[in-house]
Amino acid sequence: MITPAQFFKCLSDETRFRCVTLLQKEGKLCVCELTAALDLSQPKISRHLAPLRQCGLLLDSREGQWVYYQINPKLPDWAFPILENTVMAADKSGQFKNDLDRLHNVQGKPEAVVCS
Amino acid sequence: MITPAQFFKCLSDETRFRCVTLLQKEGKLCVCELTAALDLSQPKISRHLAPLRQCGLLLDSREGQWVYYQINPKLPDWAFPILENTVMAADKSGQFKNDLDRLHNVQGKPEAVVCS
DNA sequence: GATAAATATATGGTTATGCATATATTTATA
DNA sequence: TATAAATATATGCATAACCATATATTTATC
Repeated sequence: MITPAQFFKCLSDETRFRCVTLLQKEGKLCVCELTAALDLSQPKISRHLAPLRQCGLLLDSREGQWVYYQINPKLPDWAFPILENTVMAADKSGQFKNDLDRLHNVQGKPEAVVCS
Repeated sequence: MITPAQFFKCLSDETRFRCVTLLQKEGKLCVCELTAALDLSQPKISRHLAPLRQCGLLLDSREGQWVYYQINPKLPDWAFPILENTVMAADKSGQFKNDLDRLHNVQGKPEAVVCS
């Protein structure tokens, strides 16, 4: 079971913070969507997703050639209100806008030319 | 102004997490009270308080030979609900009990034999 | 074979920690 | 009141562990 300090460590890196808040807001995204939204290299995104998955903060599920990530719905109870406040924090601090814009511009889902 | 990721980094270390949650719960504590409550070395506590002070998460104020720390009341708005949820997280995850016990056992404030 | 994702490896940078020491303040004593 | 001792806190330095990142490569799926 994840401890609060471990949980906060997940959010303590800019890249991981952006991934988690985007996932909290959007529900389910594949790696290539995250890569496009954050405008970062694929290995970098993958690297950061791995520990989030390993500590149980995120779940992954493969659909064909895509691997989707989402917030683990079985997190401890205390985690969810923090995640909700975190999304608000990201909104208020203006950290979301660009990521969401990039995400929605390439929208049409992976089927569109998101990941090339 | 502190960013969300910086803020979470402050809470990502066990020692800092315990300091911050204790301060959020108790209001104002001097270094020797924190040292007694967490049962850790004084330099270790001081070392962790320093970055919390420098990034503006904590305020310090000297009173005689004691230096008191408290949560900075001028944090950005988004920070406070997170701190409140954080205290609840600490409660639910059972991380508080021992620290509070030790704190209150030596209570009587620094004037008592807290720091020898 | 092309695309999506993960991993191996190397590297530079940060972080935590212990121990010793410095500084500030208070208390005790002559 | 000057001096010495004790207490509270902060910091310099050394070391070890960890972390973020880049590039190259591998694995999986279609």
